[in-house]
Amino acid sequence: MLLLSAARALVDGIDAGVRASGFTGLRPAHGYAFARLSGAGATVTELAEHLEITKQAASQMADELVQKGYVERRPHPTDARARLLVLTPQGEACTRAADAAAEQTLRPWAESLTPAELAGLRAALARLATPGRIRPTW
Amino acid sequence: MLLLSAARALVDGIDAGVRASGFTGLRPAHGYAFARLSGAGATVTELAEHLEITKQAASQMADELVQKGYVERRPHPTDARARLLVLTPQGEACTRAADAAAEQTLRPWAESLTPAELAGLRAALARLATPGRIRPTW
DNA sequence: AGAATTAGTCAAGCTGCTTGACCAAATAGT
DNA sequence: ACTATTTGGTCAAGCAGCTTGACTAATTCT
Repeated sequence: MLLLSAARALVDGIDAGVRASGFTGLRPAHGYAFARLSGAGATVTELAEHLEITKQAASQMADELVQKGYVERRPHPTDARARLLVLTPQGEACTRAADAAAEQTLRPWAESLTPAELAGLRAALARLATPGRIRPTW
Repeated sequence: MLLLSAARALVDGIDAGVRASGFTGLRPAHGYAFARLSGAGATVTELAEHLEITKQAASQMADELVQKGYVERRPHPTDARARLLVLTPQGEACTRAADAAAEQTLRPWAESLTPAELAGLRAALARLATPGRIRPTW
């Protein structure tokens, strides 16, 4: 229960921080999309797999993010069917704001632990966590 | 990120365990309703506040749980407007199954820590967690 | 007693997701 | 090389879970 509540607090903190930085019209779910698109970008299909939703839903979300100026559709360099989704500068700024908000939310918590405790906790969480499956989806 | 992933793993574990115990037609969100109803029960309004949804949505969820045999509507002992939602024996069995599944999911994790580490972790999570706000909702 | 509040439901509507059908590009099978 | 299958993406329709809005009945306030 504590674990779930803490996760909720983190999400709320990130969401509030992003909103406070002036990025509007974003739901927490978008953060998981940003995480996948950040860097080299991804296709709609890859995004769908990452979010564990259908291609249609992922495409729809991409439309929304494009329309809001966070994402850009580019032709795929090697596959003429596919289109590469890439973060715009605004999208990247938003991910930086989200990272900062997460860091800020966790700061008082991290400070209350010794580095050794923190490392142990991190390792313990890593053991329980299923890699990739980040979004709670319920 | 690890925190979110671990929370997801826990929810998945509980959901799978409950399903494996033969309780069908339940979504993880129902677990949070059960947690509130367990014990003395609650009114629709109290359930709505706990889940942070509207009374209408809570009432609808209650209908669904009644229809599936997990919850019962009783007249409220002191307020003739209100109706008390109470878990049926099947509903209580389900919460026990959920508790067991949670315990089982966390077992390998708890075993890898010393009791002192576990206590420290619990305290740290409690400091970050916002009381009551359990459901991530995104 | 009358006014305002509170518990709950009915109805309609929206949003984010799903399934199903389809086209165009790429890959595999001979 | 040329068909056959697979793969990336979109269009369309539908569904589930939630919302806002309007209302009734019981309760509480003054």
